[in-house]
Amino acid sequence: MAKTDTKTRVLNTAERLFAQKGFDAVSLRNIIAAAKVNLAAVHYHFGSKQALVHAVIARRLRPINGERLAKLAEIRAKSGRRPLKLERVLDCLFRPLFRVQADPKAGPTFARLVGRVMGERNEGLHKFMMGELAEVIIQFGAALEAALPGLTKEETDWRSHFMAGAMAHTLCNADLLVRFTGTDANASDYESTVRRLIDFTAAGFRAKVSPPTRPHKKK
Amino acid sequence: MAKTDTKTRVLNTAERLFAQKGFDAVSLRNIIAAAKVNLAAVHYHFGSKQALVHAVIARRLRPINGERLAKLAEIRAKSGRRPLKLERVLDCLFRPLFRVQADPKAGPTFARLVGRVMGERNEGLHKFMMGELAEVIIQFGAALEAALPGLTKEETDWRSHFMAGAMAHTLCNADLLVRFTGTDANASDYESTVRRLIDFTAAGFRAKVSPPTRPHKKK
DNA sequence: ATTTGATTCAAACGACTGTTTGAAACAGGC
DNA sequence: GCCTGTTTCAAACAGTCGTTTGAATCAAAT
Repeated sequence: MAKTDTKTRVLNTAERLFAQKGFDAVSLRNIIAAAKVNLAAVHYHFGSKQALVHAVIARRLRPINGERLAKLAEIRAKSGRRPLKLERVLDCLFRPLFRVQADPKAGPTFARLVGRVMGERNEGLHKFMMGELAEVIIQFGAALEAALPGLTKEETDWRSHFMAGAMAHTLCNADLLVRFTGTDANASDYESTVRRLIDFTAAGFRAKVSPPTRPHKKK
Repeated sequence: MAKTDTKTRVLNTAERLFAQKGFDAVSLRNIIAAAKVNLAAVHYHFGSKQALVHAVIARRLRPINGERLAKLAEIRAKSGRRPLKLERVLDCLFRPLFRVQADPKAGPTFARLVGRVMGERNEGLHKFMMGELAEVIIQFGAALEAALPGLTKEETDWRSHFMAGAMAHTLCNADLLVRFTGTDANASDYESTVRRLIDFTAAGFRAKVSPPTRPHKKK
């Protein structure tokens, strides 16, 4: 088989370096040197650095989001008239993403990249991500509300946000988790990560809402 | 009173710009232009850009961490032989940080900056942050374990990590929360944020641990 | 072999970057 | 006023940056 084509080499290398060091810290020259291609190839194939960033993200995220939505549609079809089970909804959201982490080719680099993107405030990228995630937000938002009928939309949205943070942080720091938590490598497969994250976030979603004026120790 | 001294002006401006755009995307010339100081002043007062970054973070984070540890020591003293209450521990951790958000001077910029730092993978910065957070991690780690006697250290550590993610994401995106969650501005004070975050994370910490091999729908 | 479009190339443009340097200005003590 | 240390200044260094350009090379069809 022929060696990887130029475009793919740029994408793979950019993905790795962006994940390692961040979008702004990695220049096109860093990428082309590592990918052994010509600088102008980036502009030929992608048009700009910004467009390269979007392409790097989209090529992985689209299939993941597609799978998320398909899984959600599936559990919806199977549940019929019964309410959706929260853990199932969360599983549909987390699993496709964390499974990428287990892929030896993409592995830790893409997961970390997604985690990083979620904290990014670059306007162009933010707008792009909102576009990519629009349908997921709508569908999973509705599914979470359906799975949590006793919770107001406002509380559901806040807790969705906390959940997103927990998920992003986990993606971003997958390699640190082993060291930090003292977890041994065998136990650290993505299945157990998904399970743990579901345990934590499902409980969080179901938490009793505290009254607004919370008494606290006054110093 | 005399106008703000050069050093402080640099710190304030850097804080604001770093929070807005990130560390790598903001150059020293961006900072000095906005602060109306001379480029060499940065090197005179701080030595390097990296050192400026550290200084920006440390000047706010140190007092916050100091307050966290003091609050923790206080609730420890008050609880005597009784076990620490989880919500109290979490309050000690979150409140000092989220209260900065309510400060009209520092306000959203520092909170966002801390949120951003927590996802940062720059080696120098990461090492610096580990140093700044070492005592907090040790003390709160122990406190959480004491507050959750039925949970293994491994699970506590995983859940601590999820909690950190939820906290960071909330800090990083405070301004988006209003828009995203549909929360009206009045309800969006830091007290309610802290309360909500405690509700969610406390429940997550207390969640029942699922058995390792979780049956799931196989496609 | 020629034509055509696709792809890659090296050089260049116009900017920007963090760091350094020696001089000038400032501020306080004597 | 002089001395000393502190602080600010403008210029410069040696790079680096994303984008552009016209030419060369490649590849496929005729």
